[in-house]
Amino acid sequence: MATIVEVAKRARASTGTVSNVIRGAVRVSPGLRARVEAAIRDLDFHPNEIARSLKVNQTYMLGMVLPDITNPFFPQVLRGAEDKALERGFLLVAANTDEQMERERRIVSALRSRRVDGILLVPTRGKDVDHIRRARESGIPIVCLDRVPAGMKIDAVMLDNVRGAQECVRHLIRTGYRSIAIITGPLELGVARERLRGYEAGLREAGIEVSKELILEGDFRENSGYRLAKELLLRLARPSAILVSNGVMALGVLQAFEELGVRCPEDVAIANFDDIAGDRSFHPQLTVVSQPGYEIGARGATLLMDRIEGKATKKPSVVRMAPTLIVRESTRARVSPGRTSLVRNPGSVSEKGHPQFLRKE
Amino acid sequence: MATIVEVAKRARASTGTVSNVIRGAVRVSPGLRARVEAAIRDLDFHPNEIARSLKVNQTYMLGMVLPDITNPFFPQVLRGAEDKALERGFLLVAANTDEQMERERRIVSALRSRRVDGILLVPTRGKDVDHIRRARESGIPIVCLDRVPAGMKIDAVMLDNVRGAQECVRHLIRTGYRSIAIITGPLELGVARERLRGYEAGLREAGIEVSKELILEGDFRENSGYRLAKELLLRLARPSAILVSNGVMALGVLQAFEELGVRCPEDVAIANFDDIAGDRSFHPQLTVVSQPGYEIGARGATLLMDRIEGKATKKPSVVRMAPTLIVRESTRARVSPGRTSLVRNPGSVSEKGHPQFLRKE
DNA sequence: AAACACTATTGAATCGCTTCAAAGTCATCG
DNA sequence: CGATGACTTTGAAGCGATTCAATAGTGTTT
Repeated sequence: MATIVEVAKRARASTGTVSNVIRGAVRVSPGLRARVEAAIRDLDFHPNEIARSLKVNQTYMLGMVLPDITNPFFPQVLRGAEDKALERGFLLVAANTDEQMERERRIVSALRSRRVDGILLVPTRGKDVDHIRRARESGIPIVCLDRVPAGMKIDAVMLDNVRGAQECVRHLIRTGYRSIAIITGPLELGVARERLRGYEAGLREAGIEVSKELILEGDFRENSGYRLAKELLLRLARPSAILVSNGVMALGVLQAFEELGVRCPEDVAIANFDDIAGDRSFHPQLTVVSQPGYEIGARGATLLMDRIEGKATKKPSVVRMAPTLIVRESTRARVSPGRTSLVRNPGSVSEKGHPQFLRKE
Repeated sequence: MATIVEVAKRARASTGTVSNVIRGAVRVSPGLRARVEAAIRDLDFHPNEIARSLKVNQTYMLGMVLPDITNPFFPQVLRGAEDKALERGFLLVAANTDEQMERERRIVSALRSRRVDGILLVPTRGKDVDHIRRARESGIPIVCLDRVPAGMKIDAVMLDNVRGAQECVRHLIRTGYRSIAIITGPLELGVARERLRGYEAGLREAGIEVSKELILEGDFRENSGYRLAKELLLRLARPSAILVSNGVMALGVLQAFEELGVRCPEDVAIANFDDIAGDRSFHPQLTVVSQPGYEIGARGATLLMDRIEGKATKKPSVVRMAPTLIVRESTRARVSPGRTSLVRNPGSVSEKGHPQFLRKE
């Protein structure tokens, strides 16, 4: 692949001039500029960004570290980040941690070696955050997405989880449900605790007392949803609704419903975080607290690049994104068992549902 | 961030020795090695991979260019590629083209500038493949995934589309369907043509003649599925089954069914490419030709890295991956309208379906 | 024509590694 | 004891850009 020296030679110019033409910062006379541009075209010259990076100490690459791109929430985050990055000339190095600390450590280390200009990180659970601390000390800006590492003051863009859960509970109560259970995520995770907090707040504001019995701790994986839902459904006193703290567990919950022949929402209602199947063919259509994945990624990338370019305030900023409650049939009102209209929530959280088509039964 | 010179100074060694310790290629006496390692630890030294890349002319980065990571097929491909890449010390630079040629060109150019060692490419449709040709001429290995650019001899890993469609049609016929329509992808795309070819072969081998009326050309997007399905369903002579050439269009097809009150599979059966919702809550559960996304990514990455390391045969190799036919309820046999068991296909293509739970109706 | 003020262009030094010829060490042997 | 040979270790050159002090070129003014 051609180098700047070859281009310079062919254009009868110096390497400095070629560089000036490429970067466009310094004025170059039209004639020379034309010669250089011709040479670049003729040689299909692509400036060696590696050499440039070494010299200017900037790579225009961002690391994107996430648990598993296969989880449908993260592609959106990635897209949001990438679109913003591309606009400003950055490329994304993406890597999956599989929620394994060791893998996260290796990846962060590799990214540091490769001198990415900054890292977008969805931290793995665990209190071992030393590699993150060290990376920051070395001067790499890091913006956390969706979660924050245990006990760390750091830039982050995340969902307003408390609000999401609270609005959801509020909707359930208004729709007529009172005995509402929650399947939480692992409570060592901030997200999980926040959602629980919102759930409790939602109950309290309606004057319903929070019962330990109705709080079951899951681990954000399908199987725990399945297991805990089964436990709930087999009780003598079944709750009338279940709030599930993420989408994957909701799948497990649905399976439990099927196996036990429990109908949703006729017997027990379901609402969950994450819009796991935002199309009309999912059955039953789930009422969900949806996260604006794209925006989270976009905001995160923007914040990160601002930091890189030094044009952001000094202290860590935590951005809380508004959740969207999407009301669908899994929390239909029980009062009139016939065809029902959506219960509209006039609160600040917007609601939108796909049009409800007639279902043949 | 510390450099190798600082490490050398602190360890009272030369830069050459430090390099030897890091790379482990040359023997270093235990004492010195220990000093160097201590210095590395103390300084939290991460060798500047950029400088190394410049010198050794290798970056250990692979480009991964795909249309849209938001399409649930691609995250799997990415994972497959990443896992293999990480094993061999490579990182992935991921970028989405949104099926826009211009964006693909920009991305490929950016990747070349950044001197990635190779590119995994899901090419955008279109006959303008000059940037790909030039990239290859410049010496960058490229492996195409899922598709191949128009009229190009190039390494590729893709689905055996003909076989997938053929096996699917065979299954439909065996289950009792005869009047089978197909909604194809854009026929300028090889994938789309191959699936059509398989469909035709499947009909012919059963002695059913191929009718132009039953072949509708879509564009792989949801709306075309919707539109074409509607057209089919409103005909006087409805087909009894529809083969949909990808998952996104299938969503549109389902919407048409709902709107027109057509039941699946009672009125018309559906089968499609891509396992868009591989869980039990999708309604109706779709019979699909599933692509091994993870394996496609993994094989692609392996092939690419073999090329990079020069340990692959010279001529372009096209790997065809076997599709998996997953039989679910959208193609249930119509013979006995009551509860039916799955029709098992003893052919070479494996079938697996999720257990069928009782559906309350 | 000389002096001056610009602007345009040049080219050597530099970024942080790797590499390899050359120099240094050390035990062994004649 | 000096020579030999087998390892170790050193340090300068070079990868391909950018940058900036120095130089060349151009036009204006006196």
